[in-house]
Amino acid sequence: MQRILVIDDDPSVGNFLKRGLSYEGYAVDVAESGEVGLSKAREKYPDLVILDVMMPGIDGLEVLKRLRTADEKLPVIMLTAKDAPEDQIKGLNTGADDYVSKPISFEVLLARIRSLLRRHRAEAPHVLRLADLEMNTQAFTVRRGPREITLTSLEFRLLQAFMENPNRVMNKHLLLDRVWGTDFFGDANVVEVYVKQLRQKLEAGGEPRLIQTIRGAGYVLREK
Amino acid sequence: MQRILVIDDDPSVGNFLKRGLSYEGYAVDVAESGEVGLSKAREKYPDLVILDVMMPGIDGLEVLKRLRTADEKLPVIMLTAKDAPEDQIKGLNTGADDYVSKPISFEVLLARIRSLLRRHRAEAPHVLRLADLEMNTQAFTVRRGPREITLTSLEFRLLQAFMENPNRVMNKHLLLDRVWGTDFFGDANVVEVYVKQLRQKLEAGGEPRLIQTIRGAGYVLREK
DNA sequence: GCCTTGGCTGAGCAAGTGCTGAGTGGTCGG
DNA sequence: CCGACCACTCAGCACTTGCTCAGCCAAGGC
Repeated sequence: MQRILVIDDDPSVGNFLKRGLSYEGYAVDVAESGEVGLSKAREKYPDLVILDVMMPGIDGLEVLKRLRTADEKLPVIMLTAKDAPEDQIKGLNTGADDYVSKPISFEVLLARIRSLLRRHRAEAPHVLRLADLEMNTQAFTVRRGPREITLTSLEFRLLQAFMENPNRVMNKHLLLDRVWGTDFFGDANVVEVYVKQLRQKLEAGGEPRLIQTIRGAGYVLREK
Repeated sequence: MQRILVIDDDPSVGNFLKRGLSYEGYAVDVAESGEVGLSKAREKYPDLVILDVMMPGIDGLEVLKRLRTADEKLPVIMLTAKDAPEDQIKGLNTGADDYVSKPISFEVLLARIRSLLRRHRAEAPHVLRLADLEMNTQAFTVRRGPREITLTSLEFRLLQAFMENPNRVMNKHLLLDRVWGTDFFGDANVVEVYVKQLRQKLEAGGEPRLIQTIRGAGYVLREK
């Protein structure tokens, strides 16, 4: 599931977008200020950000600049006031990927979102590797050394989350969020169960463990 | 400036990529055979290699294998002929990070290059170091010289507090606050207990003490 | 050299955390 | 309609971890 972060100080815009985009199958987080937006971006790893230019506190352009220092390719759509061509130009120069002017046409916004996400996906490499483990996210194949491994789609997504963040501890709630989506309200025990299954499959040939448990912190994908 | 090495026996491909990538701000070297490619890789330390699969002499797969023995993390993009899925699969098994099939779409190639370079940079871990002690706060690993050390998450946080404030005396209450949090109401003796455990693990190989006691004041992390 | 005080240590306990096997309900293809 | 498979739940177990405590040791003042 793709994750979108909406940063807008106007709650009605936030709610409107959250409802509409959730309906379209995206996981949506809303932040009502630049500060909160930046911290949510750091926690949630959104695939795309929708950002209002005009906000009290840190304004949209500043937020954009800071988002970009963290991840220069993160797709960002700016929301601009109706008659503000200056803002638009400034925003684009600062590095926004696209802009949509208020009042928002949901259809237009949705089209821009799809196009940006498609472009961004095309840039992502198809092949993720760590040690002798290799996964091809296009062909949906996984192999450990010479051994082909078949995973269910959930196992695959879980492994992908790990492979996209090698050497980085991920706690269970982050994984729940990334793999199961925000609308999952069950126990974090599912993560344990699936990690167990993944390990079983990844180590079926007697290979060393790649998904390590860090008690009290989460799991890491790393050698040894 | 990032350096890219193109290895392709077809001069027109080489020139095309050299012009295009130079324009994008990369430093580009071109080699027209596997042999030359390998020696240029040794001289120039490229940040990324673009490698044709089909070449006379040493072929792309062999070049890839040798590149990887020198630097297993070096990002490599393979160029494959249009209808050669077998080559692709073989190439990926040998350890290419991604592949782009000919005829080359420059936009796609550029996108993949950026993405791989970003990933490569992102993998550079967040590391704290003092003397021969090294901790990676993302991967949750600690090493003293060549020796791997396993810490519990509390021990880890305590060491992190020290590593973030080297050469600074920290009293027990400050440590309690930083590591245990403000909602801890027990005895400051816990700090002593944990410092003891940390020392035990950090000095298990006979290394000199790094966490020093300052009677009446607290502890410092420093050499000697 | 003795006493006080602060720090060190080993043992022990209770709660928490993660692992696991079994089981349930739902979905999909044959 | 049945069987296979998948996502998920649950409860019990094993082990780790965080913490306490009591006694001991060492440093520094007198």
